Amino acid sequence: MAIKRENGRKNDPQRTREDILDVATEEFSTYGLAGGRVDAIAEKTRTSKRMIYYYFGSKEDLYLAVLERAYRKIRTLEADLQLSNLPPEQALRVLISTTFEHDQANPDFVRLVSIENIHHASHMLRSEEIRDLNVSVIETIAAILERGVAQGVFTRKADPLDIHMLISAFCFFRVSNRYTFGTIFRRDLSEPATMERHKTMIADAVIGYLQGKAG
Amino acid sequence: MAIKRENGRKNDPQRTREDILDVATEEFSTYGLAGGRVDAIAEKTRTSKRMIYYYFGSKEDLYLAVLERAYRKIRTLEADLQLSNLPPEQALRVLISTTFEHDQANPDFVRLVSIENIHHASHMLRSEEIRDLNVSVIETIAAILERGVAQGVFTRKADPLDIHMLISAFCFFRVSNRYTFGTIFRRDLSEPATMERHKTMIADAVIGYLQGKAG
DNA sequence: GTCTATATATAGATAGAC
DNA sequence: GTCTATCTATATATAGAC
Repeated sequence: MAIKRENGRKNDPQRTREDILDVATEEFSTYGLAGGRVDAIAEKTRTSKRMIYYYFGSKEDLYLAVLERAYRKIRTLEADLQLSNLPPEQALRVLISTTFEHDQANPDFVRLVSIENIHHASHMLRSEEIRDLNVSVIETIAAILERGVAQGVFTRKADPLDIHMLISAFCFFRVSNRYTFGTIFRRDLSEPATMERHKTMIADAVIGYLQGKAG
Repeated sequence: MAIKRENGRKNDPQRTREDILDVATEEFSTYGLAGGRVDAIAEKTRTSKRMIYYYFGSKEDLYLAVLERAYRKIRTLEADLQLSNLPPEQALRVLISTTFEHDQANPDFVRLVSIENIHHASHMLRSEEIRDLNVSVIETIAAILERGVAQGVFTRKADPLDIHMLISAFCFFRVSNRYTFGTIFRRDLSEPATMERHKTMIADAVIGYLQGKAG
């Protein structure tokens, strides 16, 4: 008895899901998990609150879906880099540049990770998908460091994970803490000149460290 | 008509306030501002919920009081350092060491700052006390860098605020992001050996940067 | 799959006695 | 200054028709 609509704009579950995730990403990223409101998400969606529970079951599961999608995006980004053909120092500079620009361009992602840390990464822990992630970056860095040491351009044998941390910390902090930092020091960290200076600084610091005397 | 108690454990407003702030610090630091519960704070306090509102007016104002007290603590710490008599490189290493150990020892503070960033630093903005803070660190770093350049041990003329950021970012990130980092890479960042390695690394990286070729 | 209306719980804030 | 009891708003989650 049900009449099926034949036009192109018929029910599109996949699109509805994506729409909800888009809105939820902004809501949670802005107000946090506890501070985010399902009602607010529903209002900004082209669908209803009922559908949110229909698709995602609960607020927490919706949040997890948001987090998973955010992480999925970076994996694709990093996998696309072709660094093995470049000289070690240049390869590292490209990788640092990419991380820097990614965090700068994706404050939502940075905020979601901050929020997840407030919650002791308990949701991430439930997600196999996220846990398996990011490991490839370490392998990429490890390969670059090995080549660099072999060629003699890097004199220090460093732990790839430590180097990843040194890079991530700076790129992430600039975005995650820009509000308190900006308030205390009255400086806008997103100004082009400041950004360029910072990007060069972290690259120089990392390269400089690897070219220092071996510990 | 009221009978005044004469024993030592009579009403002690100052102590009650501090008690509330202690408990509230842990609650907000653990669950965030939106996630923290006034009821939960009241239960863990030796006083009642009514008193929390009597002293602090609202949940948000209590949170601000917590934040202000947390920031007040560091100021004292940094002011106590006597760095002007040390050689520039050593002075910087002491400062970095101090920052590193402070963040490591005060995860509550780190979490409160993260939370405040989630809220766009809006509470901090209302507090003159906090806004005037931390500026002394920049002066300290500026003096060290000037001496270093004058003596020729630092070849690069760097912005003191940039250097502060390079140091803070690493020390802060290690603590703020330890849960997501630990989950993804299965490493405990608080192990003594790891801590020592990281502390040396960030110092070497900063010093190395300052001794690099001038931009 | 989608809607409106509603149940149910909970949390921030307050009343008012002592 | 301190207590117990309570008001009121709001938020997550669900019912049930279509």
